[in-house]
Amino acid sequence: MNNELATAPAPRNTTLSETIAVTLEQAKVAEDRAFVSALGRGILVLSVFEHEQSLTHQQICAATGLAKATVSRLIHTLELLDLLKRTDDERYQLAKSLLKLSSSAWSRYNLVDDAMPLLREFARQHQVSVNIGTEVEGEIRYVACCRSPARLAVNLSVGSSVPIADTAIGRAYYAVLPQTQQQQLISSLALSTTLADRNQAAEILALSSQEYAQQGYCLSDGEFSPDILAVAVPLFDRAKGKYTHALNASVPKANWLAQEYIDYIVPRLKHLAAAIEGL
Amino acid sequence: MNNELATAPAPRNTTLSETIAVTLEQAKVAEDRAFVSALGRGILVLSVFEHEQSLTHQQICAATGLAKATVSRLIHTLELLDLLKRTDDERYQLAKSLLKLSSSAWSRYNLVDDAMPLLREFARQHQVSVNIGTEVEGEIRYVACCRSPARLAVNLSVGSSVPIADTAIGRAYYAVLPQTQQQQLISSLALSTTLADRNQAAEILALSSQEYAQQGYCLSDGEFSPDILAVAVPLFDRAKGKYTHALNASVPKANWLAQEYIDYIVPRLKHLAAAIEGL
DNA sequence: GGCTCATGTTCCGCATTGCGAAACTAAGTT
DNA sequence: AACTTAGTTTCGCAATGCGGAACATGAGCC
Repeated sequence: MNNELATAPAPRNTTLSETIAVTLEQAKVAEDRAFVSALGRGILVLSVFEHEQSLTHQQICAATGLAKATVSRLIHTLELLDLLKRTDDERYQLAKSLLKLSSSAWSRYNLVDDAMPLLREFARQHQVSVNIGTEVEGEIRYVACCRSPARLAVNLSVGSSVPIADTAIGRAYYAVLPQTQQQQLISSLALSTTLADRNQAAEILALSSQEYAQQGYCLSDGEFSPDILAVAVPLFDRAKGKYTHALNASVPKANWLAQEYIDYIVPRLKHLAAAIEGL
Repeated sequence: MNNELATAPAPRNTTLSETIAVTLEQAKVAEDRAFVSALGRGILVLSVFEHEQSLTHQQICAATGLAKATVSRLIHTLELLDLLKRTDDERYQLAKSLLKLSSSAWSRYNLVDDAMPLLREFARQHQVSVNIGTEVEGEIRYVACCRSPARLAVNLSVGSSVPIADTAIGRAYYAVLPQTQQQQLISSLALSTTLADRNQAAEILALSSQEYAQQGYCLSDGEFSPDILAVAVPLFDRAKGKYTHALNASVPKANWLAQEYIDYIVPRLKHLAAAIEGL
């Protein structure tokens, strides 16, 4: 894993407050008469809480670059709107109404929709099939698929389900589950034809989890379908605050040596995962 | 269930946009110089999406009571901030940045914290013990407790776990789970000493779920602890968009006849649940 | 093609609003 | 008591945001 792409820091996600500050700046220099800057500033204040549970007045000033008095007024306003509340110790944190405000957005939120263009590009560029899946009833169900032109023997598409213990995507999904959920999943595993024994499946998953911990990816080298070589990584949904999906990249075994494929694709797949996670 | 409290509509949760509109109004009449109304108006625009996936310009005008031109400007601003985006069909919906804005609030969100004052008041007023619990490893773990002065024999507190099939709170929790999760739960049930057989537990839970469907509450009349009479209802977490907890109210069996207790407490308990759910 | 109605954007003068320097208050610290 | 540090309030002024009205745009209709 001495690969540049892999060890490079995840693509720096500029913070929300930064992008908002830039937007404000742009609107100002463009003399955008239609831009309501007071609103922008208020949002800017909220945005500095993106990665902070609570902040003092002063910290807000520093983070936003706004004048003290301005921040006082904005805080006052946001407090009345129940978007911000002061804690006992003279700090502020985001309040209830922000949850209500955004709840309908969350309910519609879906990591997959926005990932599709990235998947397509990835499939095209590297000539692999990429898929996103999540666990449904003891299997991994594909929720997004992108086949490469170099087609695989198996015919999987959105809605298809594959076993968990036999596939890279299933193993990656399993590897990052909290332990209690791992156990639950084991007990509700849909056993495949090739892996009919629950204990055996559990063993394999334990092993692949270990591999994941060490290497940062999971592999299936012909175990599910004899012609397919696949690697997979889990996908963290920052919205939900947990791993919810997994992402694989597969090729016909005929075309690649396993190790070469791994060396080539894994860092790039991780990169893709980071990009998807970054919205 | 011919009780006023029970059949009354759930305590009308005024919509967010209504409360914000009121806040704006108040700030205006109070001549609150420190209230930044442009910010308030912008938030007002966002708030009308609370129960709507998408709205047209016109609908926003109508819902907010703002002038067309004003709404145009606010929309423009919110769009630049990526809080609002226009769909293909000339409508608007909440956009990504709102998710980011609120994600730290969500991560801290906890239905229980805010419920405590309500629990205390309820316990005091009706002389019952009330508790909120959720499933952890096949049991119900209490996450909020409020004992009445009339103390029960058993000594449960935050962190205590009780079995699922034997208790009102467990049954209520189970009753509203989606079917697939019910099955999972059954298979991971921590079996109690009194209910050592998984199938038997499943039967009881099926029965109590039916009762819940009909009556809207679950009962445990001495089944867990011979001295305790308890009823429970599930708690919907509107933040998460699903049932996440259950709420019970229990008294010493010595003090009440079961039916009288039910008639008295159930409507009130439902009222309490609605209040807690309403944040 | 012209007419109309319905929706949304742009213009523009004006009053309001929100800005921010500075004064002020409050609470530690030395 | 003098100094810091943190935050609120004041206040005059300019920029801001408001909204009526005029202007686009487009769909439906005769």
